Amino acid sequence: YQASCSTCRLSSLCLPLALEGAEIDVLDRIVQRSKPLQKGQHLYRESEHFQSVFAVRSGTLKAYRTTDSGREQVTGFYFPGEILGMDGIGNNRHASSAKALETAAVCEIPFTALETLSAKMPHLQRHFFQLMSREIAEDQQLITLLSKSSADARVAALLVSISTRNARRKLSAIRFRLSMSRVDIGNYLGLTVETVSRVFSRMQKLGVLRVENKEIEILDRDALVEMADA
Amino acid sequence: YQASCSTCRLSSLCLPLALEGAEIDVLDRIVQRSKPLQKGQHLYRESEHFQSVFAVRSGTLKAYRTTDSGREQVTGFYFPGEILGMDGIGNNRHASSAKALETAAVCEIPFTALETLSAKMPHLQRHFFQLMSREIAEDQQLITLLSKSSADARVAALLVSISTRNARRKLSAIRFRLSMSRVDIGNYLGLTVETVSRVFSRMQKLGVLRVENKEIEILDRDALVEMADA
DNA sequence: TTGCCTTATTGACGCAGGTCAACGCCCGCG
DNA sequence: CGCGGGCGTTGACCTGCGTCAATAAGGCAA
Repeated sequence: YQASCSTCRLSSLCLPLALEGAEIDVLDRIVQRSKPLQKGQHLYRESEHFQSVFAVRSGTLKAYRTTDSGREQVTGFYFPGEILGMDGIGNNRHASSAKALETAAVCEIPFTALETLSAKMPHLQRHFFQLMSREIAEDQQLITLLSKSSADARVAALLVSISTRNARRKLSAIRFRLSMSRVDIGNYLGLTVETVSRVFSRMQKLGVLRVENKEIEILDRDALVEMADA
Repeated sequence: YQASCSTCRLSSLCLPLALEGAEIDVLDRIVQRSKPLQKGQHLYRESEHFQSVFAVRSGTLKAYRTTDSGREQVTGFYFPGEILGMDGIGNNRHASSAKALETAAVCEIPFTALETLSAKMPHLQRHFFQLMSREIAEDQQLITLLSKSSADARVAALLVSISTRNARRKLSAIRFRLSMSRVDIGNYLGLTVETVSRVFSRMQKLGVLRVENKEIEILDRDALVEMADA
């Protein structure tokens, strides 16, 4: 496993971002690095007792909730350096389930310890407030997308988002492998699998993308950004 | 205006919820009570410098963002006792605009002061984390709604939500006045005005609602809850 | 490798809700 | 108190995406 936050190459994206040397070591002491999750394995389940938030170390996870009528709704995808589980703080119960889309490693951050530390370390408190706020802002972005945009715009927006997040991690912004299935993509975007598939085909025909199964190559990022807005 | 948090009849819903006597007084000292907003007036605008979060004292506000293509998207309605503006913490800029739907009074809570206080008062820190977390969970609820539900389900869900929030404030859960226009409702729910209007008519015909302009009477709450899910 | 099962693609068709248009009704202003 | 302009309702028509169905293409097990 990863030995510590200070040697983690994701530290510039993750919780330690706002901290300096000595502070990182203190944070480090409360972080638990557990064994990797296998594809399909759950990190936590909706309505379970909430205890910790998690940072993704490697792999991808999806968060989803189940409606009263039993439908599943994917609420987000989480990549290395991103934090998930914050929706459980509100009433000490996870508001969603989290499942690994491929083999994934996470750091567990016990929340009460994080609270205690936050009270002592203003930078940490500030940073965690910011992380939560950004999650709100991103959800609002998704709400805007789901509310009116066309199927093309939704898919384009997701691809741009993944591309941007890859760039943050110094990975290619134009060539990547989708870790989620078409079903998950459709579910997340409020579309059927068939529509997602058709959009991919159409974009390929237009020369905006090259799609080969889960491998995506963005040929015209500007066009994609353009489509994402409309 | 309202003299203090400790005499405010909304204190059991609002920020002071988690605090006890002496602590409330400390909080009270940083809260600013400004003059009421007129209908249509902005509390803050998207991309303005973020400084404070706000608690609604009376009236209703809507939050909305403007897409790159200039479309407006309503992201939430805020009733007395509720907190808005938390989406601005993430990068010190408001991520949405807030506008009064009718004459409204708000309490301003300067965020840096709130942070300082939070570090000293664990209950306050905890409570604010919870408030933000709940906002995330609610946004996810809306995402789920927008992703797949029928027009009927969306409208039903909004009415149930308003009804529930009214009950929290000891107001009638079955009879109330909609402070927002049909346009705002449609925009929030990702529907056109026409569709919203048709849904109201249909529900009235079914005997679930009585609609008279902005006045709503819920005749069959169970049916409404049922519709909201499907 | 072979075979099976899950995932993805493509086509034909239908429908919920969007669009366009006409009209009625509040409500605020002079 | 009457008039005008937004707001809401209703109807007729249209369209983008969902649905259903058939086929292809991966990928994992043995």
